Amino acid sequence: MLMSTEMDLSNFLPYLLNQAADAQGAAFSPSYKDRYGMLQTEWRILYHLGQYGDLTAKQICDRAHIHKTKASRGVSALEDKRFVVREEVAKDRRHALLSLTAAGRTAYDDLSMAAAHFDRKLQDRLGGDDVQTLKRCLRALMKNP
Amino acid sequence: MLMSTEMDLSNFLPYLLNQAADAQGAAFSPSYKDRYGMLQTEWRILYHLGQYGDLTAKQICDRAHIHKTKASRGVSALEDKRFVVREEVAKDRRHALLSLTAAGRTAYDDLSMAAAHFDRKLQDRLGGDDVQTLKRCLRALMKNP
DNA sequence: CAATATTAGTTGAAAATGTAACTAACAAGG
DNA sequence: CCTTGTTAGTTACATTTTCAACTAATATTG
Repeated sequence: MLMSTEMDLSNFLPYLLNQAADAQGAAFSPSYKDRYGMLQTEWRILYHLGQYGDLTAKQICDRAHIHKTKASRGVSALEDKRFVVREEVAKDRRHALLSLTAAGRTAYDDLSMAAAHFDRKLQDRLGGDDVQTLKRCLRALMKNP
Repeated sequence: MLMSTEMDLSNFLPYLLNQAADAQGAAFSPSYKDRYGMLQTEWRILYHLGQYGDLTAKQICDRAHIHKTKASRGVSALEDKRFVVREEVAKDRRHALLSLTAAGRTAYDDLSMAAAHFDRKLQDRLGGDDVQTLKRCLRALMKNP
């Protein structure tokens, strides 16, 4: 039945990537969802601010590959939660520099710790060598040809 | 700035998986989207029917890890496109066996070929050994602990 | 410096997804 | 049989995402 030109879907990389990403994403999401009511985009924005310091929405979009509308709504949600404040840049008033509040910093510390812990468990499960290779491949696949 | 308990997001596996899956998914999606107006779920259902023969919606859900509401809507969409027909099973009228029409088969042949081609290019890009390891890891990560 | 183009970010409507409640068919225990 | 439970699948509704159009600020160009 299987012709040579066909392929097993369970071997199709986009499919495997998607399934693995879904499974692991679902496994981690309770950390930010249950405890802080955040969506993935919000967690990602929080993370970028916590790790790289104050950024504009545009910078976050570029770094995290988040679309500007998603980012805009994510930032608003984080403001509503009092995790982020925005400050206009005098030099160019189109931008607004985003920074974490004390509460935002606390949430960031907590979640980045949880993330590190989650990642460590995964490393243990897969083994160090494989994880090295895996991450190298994933990084290559992130940037499309 | 970076404390030992923190971690670089660009090293966080769920993040890497997500980005890689998004990038590769976006790279392949035009194949089914532009030419057949299908969504990812529809393509996945079509694929399962083409590859494994007639199945019920439930069987597809289980194999492809698609939620039943998503599958229900995907099947309806494929029926509207005249790619799939459903036939009641006399023995148990809760199930309906789904099968491809001739047009559905044609689309399947076309797309599975495109998928094979896409995958081959990725393999070339990453190298055979890495792809072996990558797929093994992804399969392990699909099934959550 | 006026006209036009870009850029950052927002907003509204449409599409898609997720959740929960529902129907219809079958199964099992009494 | 007849309640109760389970299963396959659908539908309604809320949430989220996407797309396109928009505003406001700056940059560019003639």
